Amino acid sequence: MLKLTKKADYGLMALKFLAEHPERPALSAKDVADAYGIPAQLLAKILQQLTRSGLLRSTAGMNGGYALAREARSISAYEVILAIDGPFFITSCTKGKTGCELTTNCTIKEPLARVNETIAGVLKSISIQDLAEHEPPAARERNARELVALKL
Amino acid sequence: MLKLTKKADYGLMALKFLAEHPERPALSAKDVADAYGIPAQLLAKILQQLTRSGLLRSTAGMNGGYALAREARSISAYEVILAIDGPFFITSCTKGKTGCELTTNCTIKEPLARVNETIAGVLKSISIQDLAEHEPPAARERNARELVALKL
DNA sequence: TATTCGATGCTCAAGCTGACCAAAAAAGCG
DNA sequence: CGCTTTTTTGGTCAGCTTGAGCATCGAATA
Repeated sequence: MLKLTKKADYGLMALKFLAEHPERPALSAKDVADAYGIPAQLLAKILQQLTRSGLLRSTAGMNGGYALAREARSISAYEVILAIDGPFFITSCTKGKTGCELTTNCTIKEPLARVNETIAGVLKSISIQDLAEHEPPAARERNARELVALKL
Repeated sequence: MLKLTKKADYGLMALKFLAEHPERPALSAKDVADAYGIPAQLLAKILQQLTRSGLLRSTAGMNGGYALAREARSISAYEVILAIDGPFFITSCTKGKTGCELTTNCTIKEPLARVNETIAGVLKSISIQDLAEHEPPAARERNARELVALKL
């Protein structure tokens, strides 16, 4: 449980792949799919979604494909997951502003909401560039600082 | 996405409820279900699972029911979720020791695995007692320390 | 013995995954 | 200039896994 969907996984892989090949002006969905052995049709749809969200820039036609719309350093894993799977919440009943309509005290939400913020904070502190590099020491320190700053 | 199941939610609610009523020797599944308005049959199954995992102690027969097997302070949210939903992993392909069989470099797993550890650490640092108390300031500090100790 | 409660198995619905197909767009070539 | 190729875009649909919920049987105590 608590795992993110395959779509989000594929999306992160694709962005990582794009970040690793900055020399290419654009990579097609098929290129990425072949590189990782993931279903091409599904990946195409994911990339479209990321394009609509403004994370990617698409070029149709020959030698077209997808490219990062921004710097790899400035795109966080949080944005990617958010664009693909929508807003996530730890608690299953945190929908909109209505909150939990369970009768009396659903007080477990309050501590879990803080867990939710923590996860979001961690994901925000991880950039696509961090994924492209292996074992990024800079990211570690940044994450630790970020977490403390969250005042969890 | 990334939300824990209703079962885990219900389980946490039930344990919280039990922790809030230490004067009662045992509370039936129906009592808890009525208190929160959750399906009784489903909750019963969850409580049975928690009993098998050793988190609860059950008493059959009249005036029977469930009680915490240990102190509320010593039961973490992590244990509850683990008992109900099994081991969770952020990455969808982290199954067993085989790891990711996707062709070449599935290097996004490594940073995400660290996120996974962080989440587990946060959940481990939250006890049932913390859920029962509202706005626990002690838990906050403990969490922050725990996170830094994780060396994320 | 009878009531209360826990344990087990089963069915239904929903979301996710993955694939197929057709259409539009843009670049290259004759 | 028009045709072809490559690639994005959009829609639809079947298969499957998983979770949610229900009904029934079994066990223990008064």
